[in-house]
Amino acid sequence: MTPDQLSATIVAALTSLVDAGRLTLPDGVPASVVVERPRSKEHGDYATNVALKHAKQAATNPRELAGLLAEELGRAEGIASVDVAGPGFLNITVEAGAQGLVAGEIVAAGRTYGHLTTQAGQKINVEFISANPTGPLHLGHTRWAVLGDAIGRVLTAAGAEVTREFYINDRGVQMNHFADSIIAAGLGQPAPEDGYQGEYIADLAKAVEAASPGIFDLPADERQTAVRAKGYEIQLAEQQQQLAAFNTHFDVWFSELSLHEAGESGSVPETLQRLKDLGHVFEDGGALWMRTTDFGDDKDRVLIKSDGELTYFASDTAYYLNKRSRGFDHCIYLLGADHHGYVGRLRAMAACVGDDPDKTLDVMIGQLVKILQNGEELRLSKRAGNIVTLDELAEEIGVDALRYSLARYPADSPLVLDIAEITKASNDNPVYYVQYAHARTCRMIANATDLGMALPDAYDAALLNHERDGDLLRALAEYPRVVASAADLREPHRVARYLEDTAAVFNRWYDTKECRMLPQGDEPVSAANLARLVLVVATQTVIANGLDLLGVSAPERM
RNA sequence: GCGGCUGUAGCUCAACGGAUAGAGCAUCUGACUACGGAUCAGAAGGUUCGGGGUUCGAAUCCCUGCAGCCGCGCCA
Repeated sequence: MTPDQLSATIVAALTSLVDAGRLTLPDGVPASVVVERPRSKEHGDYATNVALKHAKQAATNPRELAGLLAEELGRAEGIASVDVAGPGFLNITVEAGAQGLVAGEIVAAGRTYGHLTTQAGQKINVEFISANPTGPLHLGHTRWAVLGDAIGRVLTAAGAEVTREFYINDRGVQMNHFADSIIAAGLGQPAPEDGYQGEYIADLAKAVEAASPGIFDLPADERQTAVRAKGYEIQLAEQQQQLAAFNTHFDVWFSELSLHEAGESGSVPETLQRLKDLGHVFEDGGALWMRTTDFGDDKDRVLIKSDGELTYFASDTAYYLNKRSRGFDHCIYLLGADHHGYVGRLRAMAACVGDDPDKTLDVMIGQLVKILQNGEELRLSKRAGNIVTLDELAEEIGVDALRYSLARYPADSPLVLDIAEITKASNDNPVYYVQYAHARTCRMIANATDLGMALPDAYDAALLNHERDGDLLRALAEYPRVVASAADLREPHRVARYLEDTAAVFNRWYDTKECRMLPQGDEPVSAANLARLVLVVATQTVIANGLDLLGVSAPERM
């Protein structure tokens, strides 16, 4: 019995009480009720607070309603006992046979266990990282790479149609600074003011020269254009390669420049015209403004500067309209805390073009990560030229460990990671704890195969009747709800925490003498052994599926 | 000054408004004739920053004070 099945059973009990005239619910019978897996064993297999929630509208007191419901529920199939506890909780114990069926359901679903429809019909755009193509990705980008990717995976599992998108800021003065910096390095001159520094610029200069020999000898104006194009091409390719190596996938690499090309839907000129038509722009001081203060922004924003140049915000607005014209109901943005000042204008902008930002926009502000090495914070400073790149970090820590270490915390918690701590290949590190549990299931299944045990078509679910069997079954049954809440709240860390808990429950089960999956010595294979094989395969399935949502591998051996 | 986020065990952090606030690390004590010990059992560790409020019930929601990080350009 899964929590959702139990919720349905409780709703049915409520309905029959209402039908029998023994209960009055003026607001109607709820579609589902809260069923939780209690921390304490004394509170049964599952607990619900329905009576506490609905006593008021039923014009009775919680304990009385709970008693009524307990009596009705006690007759339902699969339920062993129901107790009223505390202020009016219902503590429910499920029959082993009903509980044990979950293992078979999970094995039958396999890779699709945890694939839901809670977000079905939603077309969602997830934009993250969106770094300037003027340097390598670095530690400042890693948290967004991990979270954006995991949010995309979780939403997909929940049934949404997801596009992960990287917005390339390939337009603007920084591209010229970038080109000038490469040229200076190529000519052996000091970096220009406002330019980029660091070893990677010198490396880029060499790469540009190698790809286009003689490029630095071109006339100055031609040279800037050529170097900009070639440097951009090389740098973007490097970012793409970095992300691929980091197991982070993008469906669309969207060029800002393309928004300025004629004919593109949601182009900048078209957007400006639309804003004018809607009456949300005005001129002042030779500049063109959007009146975002009409929609809660703290000041109006410039679209075209008095020198005729477009602002970044103008592109952003067009980009948003472009996404909407591509059919996205929902646009998720992952931004660093240093960009939170941007939220107000993004929301106001969406409202200006006639959208309800509460429905179409979801701006997630993530706190910055501090990384400690030997007790000191790793700092990045482009000016000083010391950049800790994403690939260096992944190499030092390991892709799985780095991804997992970032994925197990919510985005809005400030975070301190100690490299010494997360590179330890021991149980100090939750990623290895979870992966080890998976490897253990693989080993057990291989041993079973060696003994001639095969996954049975049918098994006796009631044989999974040990307390530890029940603990494990209930943990596994919870997985779909964890995926649903992770998707709904955009909090993939819930999956990681769940996996740690489930791995612990599994290890405890494994350590229980009465729950051996393999026969001992010369004993024949029993029906209980086979039922436990189903349970182990179910565990393997859940851990593998969960790790996949985080973009972390599930190794068969370690 | 205004705004956003945060404040929970010595450290790093969890906890759909639910019952006795939980993990890991660090500290201490146990379990290897083993389904792979990268494991398990146990001990110790708390005024959830302070003060009010809302209700059956608050770490969580509201008000307020304090502390930390970040932001407040016709920059990108």
